[in-house]
Amino acid sequence: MVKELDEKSDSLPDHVGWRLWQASRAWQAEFAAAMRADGHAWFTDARAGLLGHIPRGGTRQSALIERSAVSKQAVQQLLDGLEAEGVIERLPDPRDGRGKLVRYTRKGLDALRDGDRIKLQIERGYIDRIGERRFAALVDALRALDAGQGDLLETTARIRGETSESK
Amino acid sequence: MVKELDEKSDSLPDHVGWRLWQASRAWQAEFAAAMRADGHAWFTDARAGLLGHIPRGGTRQSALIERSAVSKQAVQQLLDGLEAEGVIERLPDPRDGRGKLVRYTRKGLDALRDGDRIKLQIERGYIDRIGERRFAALVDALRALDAGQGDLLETTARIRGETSESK
DNA sequence: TCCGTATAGTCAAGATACTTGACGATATTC
DNA sequence: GAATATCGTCAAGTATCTTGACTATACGGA
Repeated sequence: MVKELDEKSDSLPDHVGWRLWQASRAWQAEFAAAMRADGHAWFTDARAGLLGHIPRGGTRQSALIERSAVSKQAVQQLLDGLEAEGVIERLPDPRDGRGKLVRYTRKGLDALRDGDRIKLQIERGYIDRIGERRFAALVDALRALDAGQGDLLETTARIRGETSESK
Repeated sequence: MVKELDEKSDSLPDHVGWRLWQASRAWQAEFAAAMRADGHAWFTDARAGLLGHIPRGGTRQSALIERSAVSKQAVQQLLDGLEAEGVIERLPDPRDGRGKLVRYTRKGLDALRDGDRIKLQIERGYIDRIGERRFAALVDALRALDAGQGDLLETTARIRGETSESK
């Protein structure tokens, strides 16, 4: 139980990226645990990442592909899983024979509702921990950061190599 | 190119967790791209997550396992990869015949140095985007959040189910 | 109207990053 | 010394992503 070397003092990271990563992981772990405790056993981080891009009113699968920062095949596989779990369903798009509409099932909407509640609970916990002022500053800074950036999509699209140079 | 439905207006997420996640992903994507551009082709997010827990002076593999929020087998596999890449090396622990010491090779230390530089560049970019004041508030809030929490490890350890109830 | 091309989605195969389970070797404790 | 715990490894399986190849539908002219 005795720490023989005080490695804590030896340059473990403390920069924005690391902090953001830790904070993000902590939030996700807390949220996912609460969701599963609420009976949504199908909930995973990867699925959450995708669901975040599906508005309550539904969307086209192709729109989803544009927004999320992964390949269309990845989106498809995640949707396959969510569909199998009964969280979302896919319908043919009446306006485009090629397209599919993705929308929530009752089960999915229930999960969203629970998610909203949990989200607020976590926020309350954060405010308790760091104070309302700091919390507001945090959100403000994150929003500014997001707005100031061409956002993740461009970056990843660029990295991935412009599927179609629609110049 | 015409947006037929204005889905933007339909409840896409805007809460701390989502913002943190997006910000974290953006940071990592930027960092990883810069690292690879600098010749560290072996660099991946998962490896970065582990390296962040290895102090420059090295550490015991078991200490690494305690700190990182994944299973010991995952840590091992990541170390296997890093060792194969020549980034770290493992030596027997002279003080405990069971243990192994993990430390950086020259190549690893070079990568850390480059990483530090890139990290500062990214920070500079952030400050340009949102201003020094907001940036300071961001870091301050993240630090407070981290300090206020029993941190990620307890949570994940609890979730995973207490390998050994060392009561 | 028909043809070329772009777009939406699917199928298949493989890589990476994890997981749990089982195990051998060394320490520790009594 | 013997029971027990810890450290690391080996093996096998799962989730999440990737690239490549393909089908079906839509669209924009000649």
